[in-house]
Amino acid sequence: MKKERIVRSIAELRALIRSTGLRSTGPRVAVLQRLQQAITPMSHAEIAEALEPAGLDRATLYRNLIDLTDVGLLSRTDHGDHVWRFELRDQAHGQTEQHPHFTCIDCGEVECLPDTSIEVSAPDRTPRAIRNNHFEVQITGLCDRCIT
Amino acid sequence: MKKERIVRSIAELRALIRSTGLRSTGPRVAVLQRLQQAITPMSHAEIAEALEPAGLDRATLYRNLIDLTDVGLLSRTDHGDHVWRFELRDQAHGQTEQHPHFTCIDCGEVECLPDTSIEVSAPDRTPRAIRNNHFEVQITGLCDRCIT
DNA sequence: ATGTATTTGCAACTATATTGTAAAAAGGTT
DNA sequence: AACCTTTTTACAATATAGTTGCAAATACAT
Repeated sequence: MKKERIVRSIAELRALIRSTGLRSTGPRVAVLQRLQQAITPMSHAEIAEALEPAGLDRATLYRNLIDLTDVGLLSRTDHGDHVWRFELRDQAHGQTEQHPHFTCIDCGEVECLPDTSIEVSAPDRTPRAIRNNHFEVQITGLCDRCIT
Repeated sequence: MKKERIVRSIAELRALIRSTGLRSTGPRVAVLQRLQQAITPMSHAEIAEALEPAGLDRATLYRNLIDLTDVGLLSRTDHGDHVWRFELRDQAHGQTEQHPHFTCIDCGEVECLPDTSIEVSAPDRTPRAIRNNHFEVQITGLCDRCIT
């Protein structure tokens, strides 16, 4: 279950963006570059702060996060705390790499869980998406640090 | 795993509210009354619309949903689509009745899953909350109707 | 019935997210 | 390289969701 971190060069990121039909622009490369260093999904605010030096527009960032999500480079999820978080979809595995996330309802910290940790049984009436393994799992609770 | 729907009279709801230390008011009874008819968690907007005839204030509704959640009568969750949803906690079982929810990423419909359908294994490094069974599970995907 | 603390209803406000648009940039074509 | 068309940016304006302040109204204990 070991996962290798793929770090792409700027040229590779540009090619990746173009391969989706989108144009390769500074803000888009910056977003992908930042997200490929992230160890957990990042919120719009976190990404904006990280790219502060680049001084890029909030609305542009929103639009890019959505565009990159639409073409499948990112995934956008809400982990139960009402914050959108974006994550680079790992192209290395040829497709979406699913793994459950654990989000602390107190401090908001997100933790990626090994995808072996959840077993979803699919009785008769569960949605087909579950039986077909097309779903995402979010778990919320108090993290070890907040549990006190 | 069959769950009986408990329908409380207005007097019972008033007593229930008072038992938490909160005062029994019109808006609060209305909220509980509406939620005990709900078959899935409801958003603030949905509840507001349902109680439209009562003409109650948006801010009051927000405050009441939070207050009722704080005292444990409701649970407030985000099912992955960035909408807060509120659900009556079933007092019949003496405590929180946990069950996973499935939310359609397309139409937003929420479905309650039997709590047998998810098995979360807890290897060494998973958060303690998971090992202690104090967590909520949200699953997102396309519902049968939106899967086309 | 009365008095005090809670709650309501209204308005103002904050934060988050989206949309309009002129100007700038991307990238294909010549 | 210069040109052209479409996409994208950056700024502002706008929407949407949720919160806060406060005077008046209400709940409920005495």
